[in-house]
Amino acid sequence: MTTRDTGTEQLIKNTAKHLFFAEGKLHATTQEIADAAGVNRTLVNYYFRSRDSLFDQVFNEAQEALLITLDEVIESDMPFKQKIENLISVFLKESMQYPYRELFIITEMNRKDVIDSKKARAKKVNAFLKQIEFEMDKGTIKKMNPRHFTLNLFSLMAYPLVTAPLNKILFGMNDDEYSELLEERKKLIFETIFP
Amino acid sequence: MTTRDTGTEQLIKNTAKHLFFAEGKLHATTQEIADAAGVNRTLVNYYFRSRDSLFDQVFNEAQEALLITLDEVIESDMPFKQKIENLISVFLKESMQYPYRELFIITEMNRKDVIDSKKARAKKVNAFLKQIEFEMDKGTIKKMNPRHFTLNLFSLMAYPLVTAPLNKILFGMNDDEYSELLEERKKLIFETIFP
DNA sequence: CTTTTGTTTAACAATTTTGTCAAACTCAAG
DNA sequence: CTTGAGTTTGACAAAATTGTTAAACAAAAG
Repeated sequence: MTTRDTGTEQLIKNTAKHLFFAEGKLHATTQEIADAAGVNRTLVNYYFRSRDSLFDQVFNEAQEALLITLDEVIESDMPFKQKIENLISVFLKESMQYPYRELFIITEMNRKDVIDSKKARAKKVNAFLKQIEFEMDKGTIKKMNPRHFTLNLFSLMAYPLVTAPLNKILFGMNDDEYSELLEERKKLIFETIFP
Repeated sequence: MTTRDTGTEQLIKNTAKHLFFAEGKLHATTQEIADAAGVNRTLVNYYFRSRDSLFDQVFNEAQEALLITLDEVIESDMPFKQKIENLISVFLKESMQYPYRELFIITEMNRKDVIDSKKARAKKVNAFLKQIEFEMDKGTIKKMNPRHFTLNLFSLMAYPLVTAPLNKILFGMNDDEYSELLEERKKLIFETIFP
């Protein structure tokens, strides 16, 4: 079966990701995905066999993409401050494109009680935590549980993106105004983390 | 039609809220809700007419509950620092019970493009923002766009709760360990906000 | 040009989920 | 104890969603 590669398989998958991660349509049906992709719904079954299978694939790729991004940034051997600056830059850029990706991962995990338990992951994270502790000892950043530092960092980056629709209403801002606000945060987060 | 109040209506609604807000089962079916409540599924239709109607009601009550909580805290005339302390305490407590409530609101908004546009809301929020600016002028907190201050505050509180399942894996922590970590954040957030 | 093979489509079937209804039930009112 | 209104249940119907198949189609291979 030498595939002819019409790009349809990728198109469907990318459209699904766009609906899930960018638009936050977390329960899109196969019909909605097919419509958004401009293809016949049966092609979803032709290329992915079943809806669940497509979801699983998207879920796994989302998880992997997220982890790879984090790994690349975390494991690089830049100086600490620069590393964090890079992390903010990379993560914020990806999150602005796919604000709901983490959310999708979370809700899928809740839906089917997935447990990853990759030991390799914990090891990498621990190395990062160690590095943070080292910087705290040096006095670069305030002393605390390094997990808190990490949580703070990601909270400040991700939450305003996830809650954008609600915040726009509460703050009475339109899309452009809110985008500008988000743009400002890049510098602000860095300054909040490094007082 | 003098209702006999067997508590079933409330039971169904509360169970739905528990599934949505506490367990993050954002696409629970009426059957799943009925099972969790231990009642016949038809009662969902008897009391709420339709699934959509139940969702709408839960959505509206969730939104209202969230806004009322925020209003009560924000509009009280405590001294600023104490008000923030109270906000952290109240919001964190509610969020620990219903970590996915905001998420549910967001995804429902995305699902059906709801626009609230309550002018009254913007007014209250603006008053709060003014108060923050006033404190910045006094030097209590670092000068910045008060919206950033607000976003920071809520980010630090809410995000670690929403992403708990993922964080437990990444940090290699069990439920109890993570709960303890969250408990520590109450003080930590206050200190991060007021350097 | 014809064949072959992979792709796309539409019609259909199966499944899942939701909604309806009449009968059974429960409990307060008479 | 009977009545009656609200409540609960199970059987059934309707709708929505997903999955399957055969035929039409398109493009590369012969």
